[in-house]
Amino acid sequence: MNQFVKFISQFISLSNEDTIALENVLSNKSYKAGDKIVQQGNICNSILFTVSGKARSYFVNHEGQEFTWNFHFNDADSKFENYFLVDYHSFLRQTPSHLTIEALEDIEAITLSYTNIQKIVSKSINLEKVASIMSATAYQNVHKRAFTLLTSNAKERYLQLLKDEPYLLNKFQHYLIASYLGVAPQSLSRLRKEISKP
Amino acid sequence: MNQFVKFISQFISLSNEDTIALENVLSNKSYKAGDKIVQQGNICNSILFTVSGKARSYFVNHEGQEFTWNFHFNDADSKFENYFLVDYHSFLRQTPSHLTIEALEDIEAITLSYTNIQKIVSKSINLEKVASIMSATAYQNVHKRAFTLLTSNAKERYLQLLKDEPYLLNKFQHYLIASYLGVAPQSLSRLRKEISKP
DNA sequence: CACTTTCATTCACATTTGTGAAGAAATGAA
DNA sequence: TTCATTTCTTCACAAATGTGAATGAAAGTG
Repeated sequence: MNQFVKFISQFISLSNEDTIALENVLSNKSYKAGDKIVQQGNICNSILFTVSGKARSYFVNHEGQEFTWNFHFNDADSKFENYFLVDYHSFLRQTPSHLTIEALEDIEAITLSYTNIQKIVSKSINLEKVASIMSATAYQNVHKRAFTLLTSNAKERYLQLLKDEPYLLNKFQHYLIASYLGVAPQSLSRLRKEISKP
Repeated sequence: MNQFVKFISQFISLSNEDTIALENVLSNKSYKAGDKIVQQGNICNSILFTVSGKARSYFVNHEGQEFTWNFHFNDADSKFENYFLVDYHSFLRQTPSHLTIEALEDIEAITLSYTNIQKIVSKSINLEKVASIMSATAYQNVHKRAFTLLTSNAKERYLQLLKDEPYLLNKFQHYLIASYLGVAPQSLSRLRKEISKP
């Protein structure tokens, strides 16, 4: 069974017709390490479900600095949002993306385009829940992110990462983690030292 | 005409039936300055549209510190989100609120309950757009908030506020603005001094 | 009006975080 | 393996931000 369909069926019950309708609009896509899967400024017109490989999403400010928004991969540790290669904001509103998503390794993915999701949503009421779950999740995550950034300092943010998603430290380079936390790599290093031996 | 209906009809075209259906489920509610309109930990079960008065939403961390999430008021300067007294996250998912919303002045508001919105949404497809616009807007705002906090320092955040919503400085006390920006009141004061005479 | 309370500002100093440079460690390529 | 490249850590110092106390301005109250 298609991995994406399997994933979705954890959250909503799909009839046979739904499953078939869904599978019919899905296709496979692969990217090479270094490829830009989504480009800042372009409209993100499909949702990609990661099957294998790692990616990261980030934005670049006017000075050219990169800020990691999230990490993308598919394994036992993955959270909902980690599976998807998409700028929700851009996808849902069909506006230019703020994010760039870059393959850190070769990527295998399953793709569902904006036009295709429209088709199946209009046919099958059940599938509306997919979009609803995804946007609710996206909202929840971004809310938590804003909350954390507003209320916590660098050390607290790192401790929260250690608690909530410690596996990221093994999967991704520390300078990417640092930019995810909103600190300089050297500062992250200092925090790690400080915390390891109190 | 009901102010809330008027507001909504800027965004979606309401048939006469829709308008009547909507007006039937709306009611007026007032609060005294200091009242808690939404309480952190409680489920937020209605959307309130501000007619007059000012409020702010904030969360309190484990140490009792307050962080201002947003400001709420209705006048020429108001942005979409400023009109509404609601924790979207709590409202949409019917989960405990992260926010407390407190009346800073006496408040007149129009209320639309969760159960009532369900009723009219099922009757009138058109009104589905209300929820969709509101949640998309909420998402957009929280996204921008997270983005700004991740990528900008205190000075840049203050300059952005000066650019995007300078009227807040006249409407709300500076220590509240400071907590909205995520800085100490003294630091905001220092930034203001620094920026006023370069 | 005088009195009290709240808020904004300022200052000195502490703490946190950033920065550039250097070297150590890890990784990848031949 | 060896060599080159990348990443991580460490350090010294700089810049940004927090903190507590003091002051004065503004607003509210009688």
